[in-house]
Amino acid sequence: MSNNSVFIEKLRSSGLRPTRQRLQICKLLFDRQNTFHFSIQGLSKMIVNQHKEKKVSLATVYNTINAFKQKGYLKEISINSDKTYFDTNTSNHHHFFNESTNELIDLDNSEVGKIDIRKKIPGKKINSIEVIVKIANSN
Amino acid sequence: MSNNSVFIEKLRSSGLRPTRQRLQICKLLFDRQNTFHFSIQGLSKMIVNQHKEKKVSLATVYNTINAFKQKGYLKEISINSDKTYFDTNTSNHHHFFNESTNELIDLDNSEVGKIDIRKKIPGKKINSIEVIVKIANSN
DNA sequence: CAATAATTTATAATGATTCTAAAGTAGTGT
DNA sequence: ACACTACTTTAGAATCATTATAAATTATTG
Repeated sequence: MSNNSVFIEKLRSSGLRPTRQRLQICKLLFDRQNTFHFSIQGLSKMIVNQHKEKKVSLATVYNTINAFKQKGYLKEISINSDKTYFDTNTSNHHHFFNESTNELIDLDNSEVGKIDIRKKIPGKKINSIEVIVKIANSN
Repeated sequence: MSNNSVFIEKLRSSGLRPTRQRLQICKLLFDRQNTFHFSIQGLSKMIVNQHKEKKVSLATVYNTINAFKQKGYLKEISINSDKTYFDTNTSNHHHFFNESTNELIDLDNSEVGKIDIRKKIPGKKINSIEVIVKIANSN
């Protein structure tokens, strides 16, 4: 059980007041050993499953996650059109996507060789480089 | 003006009968010098703008594009959650995404150094490796 | 503790995509 | 050319994710 003040600070720095609902979301997202991937729907189900506290409306989940995303406390991962995933691992890294199971697996920056982009676009700078490695059962 | 028989074959091999609507879509997609990126909504507007022939319903556009995607005549590109793009360039390549303008630019395979994935997932094989380079104005 | 501004919530609105069922069209055999 | 069958098209309905709304609730500040 990590310190609430960490979460309160995370919320404040994202421009949000700490409320029961937002703190519950923080606990689910950040009070854990390993980073993880989730969808809004999945996160919402996790909240319902806890059912220790009262429910949190979908709108609040969206608002909170979007604020965290903007602040950089969460990363959005786009794999295919039909699902939006978020990642509590905000470090510079990439992903495997298992097309058989729709599962995401982290691919550390150190596990990918330097990516050499040889084409320059005049007047533009590179914001980020994202690699998605799609995998499937090898039979 | 390219030969219709090419389009008819493309449709047939995708499991679709050649119809006026589908041929019109083929012309827009494949009867051009350079490959290009489009969204369903954008393609639909292109069809309306031609207004030489009768309109094509959205459902037909979706059906046809999905069949081409499955057959591999089109590639789907996932950049962010709110837009699905397609690419008539089905060769192995990557993309720049201009976050200021929401514009996609091809990044040829030859313009990216070899991508070295050092992590192996047991029992899985790599289907594809996709690189997205997000760019913006460099001020 | 009261006043104010932010928040939560259920529900409505929106937008993309898929489904449906009736009307239209292509392919096949004659 | 004709008719039959199966596939298509279409408008509109249905669905799903996400965002907007507006009234009731709650946090903050003095």
